[in-house]
Amino acid sequence: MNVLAELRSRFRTALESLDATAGEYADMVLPSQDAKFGDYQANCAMPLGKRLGKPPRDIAGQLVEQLDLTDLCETPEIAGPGFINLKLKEDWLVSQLQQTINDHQQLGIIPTAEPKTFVLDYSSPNVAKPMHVGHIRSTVIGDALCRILRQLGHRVISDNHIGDWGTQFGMIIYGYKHFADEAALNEDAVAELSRLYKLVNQLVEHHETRERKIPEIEQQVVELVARLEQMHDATELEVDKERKKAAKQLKQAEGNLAGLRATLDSLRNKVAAVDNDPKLSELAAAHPEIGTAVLAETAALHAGDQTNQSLWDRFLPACLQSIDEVYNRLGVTFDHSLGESFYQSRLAGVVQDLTQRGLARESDGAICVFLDGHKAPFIIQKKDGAFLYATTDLATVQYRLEQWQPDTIVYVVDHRQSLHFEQLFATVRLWGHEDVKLEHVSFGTVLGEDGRPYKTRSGTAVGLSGLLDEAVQRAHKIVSENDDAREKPLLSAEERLQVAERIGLGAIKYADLAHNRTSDYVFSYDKMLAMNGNTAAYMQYSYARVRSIFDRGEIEVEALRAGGTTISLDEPAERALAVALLRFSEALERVVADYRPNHLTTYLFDLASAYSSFFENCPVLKAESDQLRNSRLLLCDLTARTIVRGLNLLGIQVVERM
RNA sequence: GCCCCGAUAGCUCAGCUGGAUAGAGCAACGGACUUCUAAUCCGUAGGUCGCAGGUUCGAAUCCUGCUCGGGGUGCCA
Repeated sequence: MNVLAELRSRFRTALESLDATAGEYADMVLPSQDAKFGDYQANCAMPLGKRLGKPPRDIAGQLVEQLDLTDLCETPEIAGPGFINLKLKEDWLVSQLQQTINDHQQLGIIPTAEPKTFVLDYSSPNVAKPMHVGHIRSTVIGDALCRILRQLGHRVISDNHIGDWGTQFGMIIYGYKHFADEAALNEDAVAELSRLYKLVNQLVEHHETRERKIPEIEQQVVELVARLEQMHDATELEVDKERKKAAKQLKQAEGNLAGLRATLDSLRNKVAAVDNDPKLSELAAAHPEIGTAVLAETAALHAGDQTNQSLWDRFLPACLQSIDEVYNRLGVTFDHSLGESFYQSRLAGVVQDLTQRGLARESDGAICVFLDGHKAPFIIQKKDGAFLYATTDLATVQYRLEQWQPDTIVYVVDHRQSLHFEQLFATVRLWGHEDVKLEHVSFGTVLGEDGRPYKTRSGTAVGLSGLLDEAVQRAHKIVSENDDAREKPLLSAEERLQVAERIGLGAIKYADLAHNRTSDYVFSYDKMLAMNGNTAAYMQYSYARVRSIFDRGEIEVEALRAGGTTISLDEPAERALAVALLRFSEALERVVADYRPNHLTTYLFDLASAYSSFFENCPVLKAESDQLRNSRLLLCDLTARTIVRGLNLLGIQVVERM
């Protein structure tokens, strides 16, 4: 049962009987901020009173008279300026829980009244380079959204838009042609390809930095220094305001200058690192045009060059397999993995169609879509004829519309690409696709404990598998130490390994999901593996503690569920737990409303807290009577099942003992 | 320059379309283990919600300006 939805629906009826257009205020029924105000509160009397020109408390009174809540709630109370406080009836709570006990499929979750079709685009790694920390958020958030939408009864098509056709592959091809070690390639193709990619990328960067970036910044420094000279003169200004402004600009310019010089230093160090390495500097000298050569290899691939195509055919399976290994470990699956290459044949048609419709035109040799409110155009074909990810994304939208007729396409991609998606969406609209909803579900950067993007000491991105290994290893240490500290250890060596895997992976996923996706978050093993606070480990521990009661008491769960015991909620901790259990649906709806899985983690944490309180205050196996014992066991059972279901919807597994 | 996002307790973060005295966890302090997993629980302390105005019955939340930080910004993805 979605309690909130039910209450809103009852309020809607009452509101409309007061004023035909007042139904919208039903959304102002909310969970109470403070338990002392009851379980839910309605704040609609204030704005409605204002609109009708009547005292809000009178409106509240009329509303309460109109409301039909007798089955659900105690008599509503009017407080303050016109808040209506609602407290759920105990017998209603009991009846709802009672229904949930044998509802294995839905566990009380109400399927949506209006199922929609979603295409979910997430993860989207590049085949050439190993997955790194940056991919984790898209993968984990996307997977959770996929599971939750499905649980609510929506049709979801998950599609991994793999980057298998871009410049990175040109790098691999170039690397293969010039630097390949055939023996290594046969031994471990992915490792060798990754080495080639890194090498070529480094050389390209090297030339790019030396020949373009550094001179550019040097030029900027010169200009800025010149401007600073003039600004010093400006401090003689008479007028206070202007002098203040000039001082501020001076300060900013000085800051900019320092920043530029720091950038310059780091770039020069990078160049020097290659120059000082005899092997690398030799390679760099031998491949002065590597940047354009790589683009040429990419262009040749796109143009159907036989050699490059066959290299692509040869290398791709191994790349995909290594990606799949990560997904298998994470338990993430996709309905489709239609990479960029899949859309190759449609790209020319997309450009042609947009051009013919007069939506795109040539500018400086490139084909561009110019959009209102955007200074920069959306470039769909480069002057050298190559297509871009803008083109592929347009073709992808077209294909998805044809193939699946979705109501919504969701892109789980980091926030740095928001401009791209703004332009993409605007272009899709111009193209005539008005009906489909397009959502960029963006998320922030994963930071290190120093507050800067999470990188290795050498400055490269942290590899994803290493990250998972580290978390699992730390989890194993914690699990072992804890178990060893017991009088009689619970876990076999094998069990410890399995538990560590689930706790470690769960920690990473949960930490990611528990943060509001739009903000950056600081990656910390210690925090994510903590037993206190809003972590996977705490949730898993809560679950294991519930299960231990069933073990200890040798309880047959099926018999218990079929036993027909009436749940009683006399203790405040029991009642609080019951209310928490019934809010599961509500939490899932909130997740879906704005694609924020952290609403579910918050819910689960609140549920686990309510359970802890209950566990502390209400003896279960030693309850005063069999009736009470069974009632509490049922509450335990429902808690355990809700935690499992909730964690599973986040892609996290539980353990029976830890 | 322009555009987007952010700033909440010492630290890491919540805060649902404006609601009652702004909440967690960590760290600090004080309690609770002959007890169903103490990897826990309970309590205390800690905040001019970046700054200044405005909108209104009511603002962390909406509007304007400012400060600071991050990101993006014509042929990478």
